[in-house]
Amino acid sequence: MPFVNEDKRTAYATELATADIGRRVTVNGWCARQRNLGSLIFIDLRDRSGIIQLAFDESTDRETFETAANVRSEYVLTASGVVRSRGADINVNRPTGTIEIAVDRLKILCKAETPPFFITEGDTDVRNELRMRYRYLDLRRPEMMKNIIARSEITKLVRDYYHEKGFIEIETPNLIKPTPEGARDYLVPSRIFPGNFFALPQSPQLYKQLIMYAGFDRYIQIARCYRDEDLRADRQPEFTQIDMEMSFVTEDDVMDMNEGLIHYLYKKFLGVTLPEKFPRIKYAEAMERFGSDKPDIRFGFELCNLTDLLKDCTFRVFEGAIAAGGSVRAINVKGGASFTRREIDSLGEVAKQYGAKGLAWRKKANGEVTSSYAKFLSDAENAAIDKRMDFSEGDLIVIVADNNKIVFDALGALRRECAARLGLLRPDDFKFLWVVEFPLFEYNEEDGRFYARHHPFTAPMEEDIPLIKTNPGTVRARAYDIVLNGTEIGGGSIRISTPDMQGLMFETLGIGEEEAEAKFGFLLEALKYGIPPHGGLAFGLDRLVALTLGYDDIRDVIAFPKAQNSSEPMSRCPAPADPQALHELGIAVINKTDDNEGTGSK
RNA sequence: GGCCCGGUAGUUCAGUUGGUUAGAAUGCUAGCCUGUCACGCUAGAGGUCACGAGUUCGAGUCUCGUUCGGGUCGCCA
Repeated sequence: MPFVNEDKRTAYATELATADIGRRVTVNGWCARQRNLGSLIFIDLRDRSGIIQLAFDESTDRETFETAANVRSEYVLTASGVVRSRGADINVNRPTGTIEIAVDRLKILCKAETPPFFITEGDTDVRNELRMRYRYLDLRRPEMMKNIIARSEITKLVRDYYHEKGFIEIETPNLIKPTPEGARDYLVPSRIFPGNFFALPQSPQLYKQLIMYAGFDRYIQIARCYRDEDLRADRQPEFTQIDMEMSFVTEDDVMDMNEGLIHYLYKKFLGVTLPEKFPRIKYAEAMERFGSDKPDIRFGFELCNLTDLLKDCTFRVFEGAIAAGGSVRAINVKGGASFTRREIDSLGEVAKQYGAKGLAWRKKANGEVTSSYAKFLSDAENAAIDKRMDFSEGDLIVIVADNNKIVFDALGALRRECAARLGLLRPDDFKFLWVVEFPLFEYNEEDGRFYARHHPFTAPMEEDIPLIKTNPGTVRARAYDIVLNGTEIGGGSIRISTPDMQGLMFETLGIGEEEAEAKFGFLLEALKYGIPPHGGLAFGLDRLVALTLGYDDIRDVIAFPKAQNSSEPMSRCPAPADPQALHELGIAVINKTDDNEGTGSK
């Protein structure tokens, strides 16, 4: 049926209220449910705002009633009528539960097949595969619609904030030079230069620095970024950054500015007033206390070093770790004594995922102490551990002994796992913090060289500059991450702003002059022409929105996300390219077999 | 690339030690029903047990492979 002027909506469903009783309105939307009582029909009409009940009475309007009788789930409707009270028959579960529209004009604008899953008002239990395959139906669910609309609102607030602060929004290119280090690039072949490729940006990093070189002083962009790496619940190959950069600043200025953004967002969007200052802790302290550079500080269970107490220990597991230069550390899981033997064993499995060979434990439940390790230690050693760990009723001590990386990784993960099992991870408890003074370099055992931990344009801390030549592993960076409830939601740094320092950086990373010239020549050249001190930060918008709304899967706030193998199950891509197109690009596909035709043909 | 979990009506699931015709709820279709709101009642239709091979007298169930989805380690400067 054609859509004509008098079919047009005069109100969204949930805009209607008791104040509108007696008013004639037109609504547009989908049939969420139809209830046929014989000579009365009720239809729940859903639009992006929510649901309003349409009422039809056979005795007063037979023709309209018969149209309503033919309506099925997900039919697209336009309905006109007068808003009236439901009297005593109200639905307390709905904002519009006291009113309904007595419809005298109903048009089926479009019929629909029965959808593969029901468009639920609340949580869905439909498996992911189907939701992704029919994402446009999944997005009809009020929950998803709410999330996507919330994302839009948050994005607008972000823009408002930075614009108020004098930031200039600048778009940077999406077809850029492939980057030599870091994550895998998505490549785009060039037709004009066969055999040559653009890369899709992993971030606008170099361009925003050049924007500072140019003198724009304050830049912001909501930037789409791409990384060809395996995805996770909090990681998509295609994601969005709130990217910002400032000139004539120190790291405190950048952190203050962005802390201000978070305050502004939480106030305006959630009505939540966050603590005035987020804690700022050093990387080394974060590792020491939480075993993680992105600690979740909603709960305790801090790490405790027991190495000094066990110097003369003869328990082979502890002894071996200490002798090899590692450490023995523990957490005290308050309330963890309630875990069963089986549950503690499964904690051991968690530890193993992070390279630990297992874990040692000791618990006190109902006055009874049980332990996996006590018999291997002296009474004095056991007593010393109990004292340092403040071991008391209801506690579970978990110990991991190994090299420091494994100990930190395993205990950091166990800390969070135990908190999750004890129900301590409340999604509406927002604990932000900054982690600062990251190491500038990271040594890679495999190829025996240093890599930039953040990126090779990060400035070292002034007092550590002399160490770059003597002991690079100890140099700290002017870098900072912002962490929310155990997830890194943003990070940035003060950048290098002289050619000499940039040269030293490349040298330390084992990038020769020739190589540096080939890869970053334009940047090195630009650095000669008057560069302001500058730095910035990028937030993961998807993560920020997800966590703010109480989700830990960013797919819940992305309209059309990728599946775990980076494919897109709805449109079925990636897909094989047209042979003619490949020919024009000068590309030959090798090892192509019948069962390797992308996701499209399966 | 490694490890783990899963795939049974449209959907969500159950399915015993390997045993005859694979069930439930919901959805769908039809009939009845004047105040429902997860309407109710009655009846009906609906299955390549993901795919392939193997073991077996016999496989939804056991084995192997493949595939799809999810988690995770590696990876993500």
